[in-house]
Parts: sequence; structure tokens; C-alpha cells
Amino acid sequence: MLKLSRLTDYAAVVMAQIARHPQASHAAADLAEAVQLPHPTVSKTLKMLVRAGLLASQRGAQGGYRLARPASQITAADIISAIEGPVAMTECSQAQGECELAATCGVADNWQRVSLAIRTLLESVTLAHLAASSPLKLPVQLPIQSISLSAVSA
Amino acid sequence: MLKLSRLTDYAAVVMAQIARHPQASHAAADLAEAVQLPHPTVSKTLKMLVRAGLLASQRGAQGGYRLARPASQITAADIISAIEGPVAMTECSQAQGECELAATCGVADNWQRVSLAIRTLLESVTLAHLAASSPLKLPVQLPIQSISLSAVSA
DNA sequence: TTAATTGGGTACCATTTTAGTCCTGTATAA
DNA sequence: TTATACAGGACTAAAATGGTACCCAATTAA
Repeated sequence: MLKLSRLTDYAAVVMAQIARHPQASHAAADLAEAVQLPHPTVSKTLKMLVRAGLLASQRGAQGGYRLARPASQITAADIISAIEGPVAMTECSQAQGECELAATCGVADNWQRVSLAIRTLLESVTLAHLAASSPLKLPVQLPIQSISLSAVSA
Repeated sequence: MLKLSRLTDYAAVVMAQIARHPQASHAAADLAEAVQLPHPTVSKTLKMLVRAGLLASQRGAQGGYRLARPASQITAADIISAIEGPVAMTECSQAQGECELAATCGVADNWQRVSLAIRTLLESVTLAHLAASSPLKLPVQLPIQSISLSAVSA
């Protein structure tokens, strides 16, 4: 399925919720309530996001979480790697030279290029885009196909 | 990590191996030997690839597997979905209307667009590209960033 | 200064997914 | 007819994932 883990999904939803009210400080319990998810799980996600430097936390009464930087400077790739680690399609596209099958594999280089393309795409989508209620109007279909065509003809 | 499962990885390697010798019929054991992976596991992936219509199998002596269609007409997305099911980043980007959190989520639409962009990208990479020994010269970085910029400014 | 609030960290358990193995059946070619 | 090779399914082991509980630390307000 090449899908995000459920926690990553939660993280995105929670980040979007915070991004829609950037001034306020958000308690974990309030966020859990707002997005209708179990408190401890949301809490866990929030901690990971803090550790990744995407959220800032304030302890004590009236404390809570807020964005560490503007939503336009937080990317989908940031959120994904905060929860799942670096975006990479295969083992060898992250740690180079650790695959003993490299000799017989023969597709590693090309997978890495595909990985890079996906990473670049995810870095181009910001939290501001995700949180926007009106759908992103990325003209994805035509331009990306034109990329592939130019690659084929090259 | 947003990574492919190991079986998908194997599938790509095996498909590439077959694609490099399109005339021959490849026995499962030979393929396993060639790519240095356990026979039964390779066998399993081969069966999945047949079921997905990417490979044709021939039983009996001198039998084996060969591509069901030219390598240029088999995409990375085909291989991935043969093993993992449809490419989709979130639960709700495949089966619509089955997420009871849709009301509080607020990011579903945009994730679906990102999913679509990735799927389109993966459909633009063919087995012929993957199997090529010379790396794909996809001009990924510039064009994709230009897409994102146009989306931001739109 | 004390109590209430709120995040931080850790350890643990249940579930699901993934990977790998084995066995038996069936088709084909020599 | 026999050796070869794929087909299908059941089963098991291991790992990742998701969720819970518990207790500690920091901050604020009464």
C-alpha cells in the first residue's frame, strides 16, 4: 500500500488542527478531543513532534503545544520523518553500502532516484497547504507526466 | 520511513532480472539463485506477480516465468500494487467515505492529492527504466520544485 | 508554599503485519 | 510415464505497530 502509519496520519491531523489556531496554546487533552482520538496516543504523537522540532511545548498550567515555526515552513516530509524516520523507499536508499545484495540487485540506483523524487514532492507540500480547508490545487497530473515523458525521450 | 515492504523490493529486483533476458523462460530456482534470495520467498513473489498479470507462467519441464508484456509497459506502480495493493498514503485515500473521523480530520482531501501525485510519479517509471544499468536521468529536482512553486503562488 | 495543571518518560501488552516454510496438487515436456 | 516446475493454501515465527498505564518534572495561580 505504500501507506503512512496511523500515527503519522494522526500527526498530520493534529498539526493541521494546531495550524488553524496558531496563537493559542493547545493542551494534549483538548487536541485529542478536537480530533476524536485517544488521549495517550495523541500525547505520544505530540512528543515525537516536539522531539523533531516541529512543535514547542510549555509545561504547567496554561501550558500546551504550539508550532515551532510558521505552518508554511513545515512540510509534509517533516511530519512524516518526525514519526517514521527519513523518507526512503528501500533499505539501501537511506544507508548506502549496507546492502550485501547490491551486486545482484541492479535496481538500487534507480529506486534511489524515485525516492528522491517522492521526497522532493513531499517537501513541496507544507502544513499550510494541508491545513487549508480548500483543497490544494496542485496541477499534479500534467506536469509530472511531462517529466516522465522527457525522461523517456532523453 | 514510507518504505516498500521487503517483498516488494524483491519483486522489483526479480522483475528487473527477467526484463534483462526477456526471451528466456526463468525458473523460480534460477531467479532465486541469480538474485541471492531464498527460493520459497522468491516463489511467493512470483506467484503474486502472475496473479497481478505482470508475469506469465509456464508449468512443466522447461517452464518458468516471463514478462506478460514489454518492460516498457510495466510500471513501478504496477509492481508495488501487485504486492502491497493499491498505492495510497492514507486509509481514506483508497476507500472513500469509510473514515468516521472525516468530520474532524480536515486534511483528507489534500492527502489524496499528494497520494495521486505520488501514484502518477510511480506510474511514470517503467520496468525498463528500473532494469536499465545506467541510472535513470529523471530531472526530478527542478521540475518538481517548479510545480510546488506554481501551486504556492496559485 | 502548596495544590492543580500539564507535559515528559518509560515500560508494558495486545494486535496486526510481514516474512518465510512446508506440503500437496497439477500441468507439461521429453 | 517420469522428471520438472508452477499453483495454492495452511502454518509458524518474528517484528512492527498501536495503545495503555504509571509515575515524574515543571509551571502557574491561589
